[in-house]
Amino acid sequence: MEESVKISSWNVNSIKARLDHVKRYLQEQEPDILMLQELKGLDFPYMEFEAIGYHSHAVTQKAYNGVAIISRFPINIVLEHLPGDKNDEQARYLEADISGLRIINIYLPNGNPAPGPKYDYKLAWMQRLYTHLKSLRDSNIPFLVGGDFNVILDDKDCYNPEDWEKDALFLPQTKAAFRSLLHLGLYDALRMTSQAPEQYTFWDYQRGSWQNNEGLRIDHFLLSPFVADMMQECHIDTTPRNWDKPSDHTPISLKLTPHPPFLQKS
DNA sequence: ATGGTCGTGTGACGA
Repeated sequence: MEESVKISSWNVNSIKARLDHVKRYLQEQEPDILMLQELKGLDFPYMEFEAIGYHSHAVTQKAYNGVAIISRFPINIVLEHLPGDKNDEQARYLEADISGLRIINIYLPNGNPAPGPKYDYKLAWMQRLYTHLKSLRDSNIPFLVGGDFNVILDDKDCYNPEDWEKDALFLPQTKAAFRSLLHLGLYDALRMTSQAPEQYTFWDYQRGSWQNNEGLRIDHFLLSPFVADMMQECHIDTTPRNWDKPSDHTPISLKLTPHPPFLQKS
């Protein structure tokens, strides 16, 4: 029996509205580390997760954004904001050392409508992310970035590419900025195991998108080379999108083989 | 072409 550490990421579209979903997911799927996005409120229910054996840490703001890490291992916080803009108050970034591995949880700006100030903010945020990840790479720190990237990489990652041509998630500049992250030597975890189309992580609440499987692949894991070599598998779990009152996103998960001194379960 | 759905916090706004 091979030991492994399971890491999942899920945009829950409000932790208050989805607390029971998150607890059910922890019970049924037993991730060791769960990264959450779009908490949508100041409060975070730390005690709820402590009661079932998880550490947790959240970066929140009123009404919008918000990210958290829930973990079986202790969480050592490294950063609560993406470097590069001291005036950026938005709760979109959390970086931590967990059992020796650098874990980065992001909620990358949506950027619509494009062009406009929201799209400028998205592109600037991606440039800041590039600069920061490059510094980690150049310091030889193994890391994993997970979360809602709000980037559709390829035609096969959306149901009707022509409809998305002018969208901030699919514009050439957006894809180029994402690919520049890959050019740092990072791996798109899902694409290490499958090239299949329609591996969606998001379905809009409107127009019966879920029923018609009109989704998007916008939640991703990027792995530095050392972590990529630890990866056993990566998949998208669509079952929570079918639960009552679901989030519009569903979790993506991967399994890593612990590699001393990283991710030892003791 | 338009409207269609959620969540926050209670009026728009973001997605």
